[in-house]
Amino acid sequence: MDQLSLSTLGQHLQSLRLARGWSLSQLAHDAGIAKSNLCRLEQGNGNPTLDTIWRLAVQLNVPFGTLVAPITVPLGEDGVQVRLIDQGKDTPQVDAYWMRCAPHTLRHAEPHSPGTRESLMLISGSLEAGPEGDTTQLRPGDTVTFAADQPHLYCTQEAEATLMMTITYGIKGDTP
Amino acid sequence: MDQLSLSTLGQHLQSLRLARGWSLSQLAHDAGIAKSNLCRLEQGNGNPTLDTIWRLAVQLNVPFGTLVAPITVPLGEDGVQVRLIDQGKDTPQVDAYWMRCAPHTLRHAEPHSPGTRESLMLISGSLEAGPEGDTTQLRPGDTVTFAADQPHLYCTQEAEATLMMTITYGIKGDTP
DNA sequence: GGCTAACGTTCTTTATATAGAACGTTCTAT
DNA sequence: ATAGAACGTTCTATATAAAGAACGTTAGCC
Repeated sequence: MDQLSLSTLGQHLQSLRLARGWSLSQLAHDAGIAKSNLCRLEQGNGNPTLDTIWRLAVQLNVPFGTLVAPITVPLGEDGVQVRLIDQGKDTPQVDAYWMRCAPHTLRHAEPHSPGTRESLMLISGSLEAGPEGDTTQLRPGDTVTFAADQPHLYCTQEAEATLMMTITYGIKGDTP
Repeated sequence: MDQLSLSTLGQHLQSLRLARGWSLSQLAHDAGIAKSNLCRLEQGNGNPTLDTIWRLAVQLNVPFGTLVAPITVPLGEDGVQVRLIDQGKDTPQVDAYWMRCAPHTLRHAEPHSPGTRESLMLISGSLEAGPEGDTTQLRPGDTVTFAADQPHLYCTQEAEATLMMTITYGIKGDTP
């Protein structure tokens, strides 16, 4: 998900419009944009303004990203996708992540600084995770917390896994 | 979701950038756009091009619509903000939320369907939460899981609280 | 045939989003 | 104290997105 493809936007726009049996002129009028503008967009040229995309999305009644989003979900090379949700401002420092592991993934993670702990909440799929040699099998809704200052791993089987994770960093000089 | 609000985009951009500890110049450079452009956007003026939004979304590593959609929904004006992060597709159904409670908030929640459970992970601040009469005091990094098919509450004192939450809905006919 | 209406396209003009330079400010270091 | 670097902001010039008019095409209809 690096490069923006203009043509896919055009294809999406056109297919959504035709699926509703609307003419180009009609949609342009209802959305409040010039039909020359919409024409250009459907042809794959053009770099619409947020306002334009918004009007079209509202008129077509599709969630915003649908017009642009590529069909396939991009994953990292190792089959793991991580997204930072939030960061705490207190001590201890807490980072909150959303994470997805592709099927048949085995990811080894290096130890974090002493005293660091991780907590997982499985949203969907199935996941085995924890310190090496002491892993836990998780099903949707399950949670687990373990010490992350030692080698640990995340492992999926047939199903992909989606989860939320918090990392609580150990305080310097506060190592048990 | 009718009117496009430019200022919310600016606020989202800025909060996402600050959450990562990045400077405006840095983000603009990494995203490949002029910092004057980003400055104007964060100020709430401006109607960015799809290309610009795309570059920012990629750099901030957030799904496309996140920058624009008013994902932060005030639940009443009781000082509680809730944001849907993800939804599971398995059984049991799991919803993942990000949540923020203002200082001096006492929120009573109605029971969910039988067998429903909630798990909380505190990111920052301090929070007391759980079934009424059996609450737990949480500090950053702490987690707690409790039955949510009974009245429960979330309560802050001097500090505001930021947390992640999963709700695991009870399966019909699977009530203990 | 000729007339009308709607379609999608391609012009021209205008508004404005973007890039880059210049600015004042706040640090740090010498 | 002075130089330097980085920050966020505000200029100016240019590229271009958007609007509206004009176009060729097709289809129906008297």
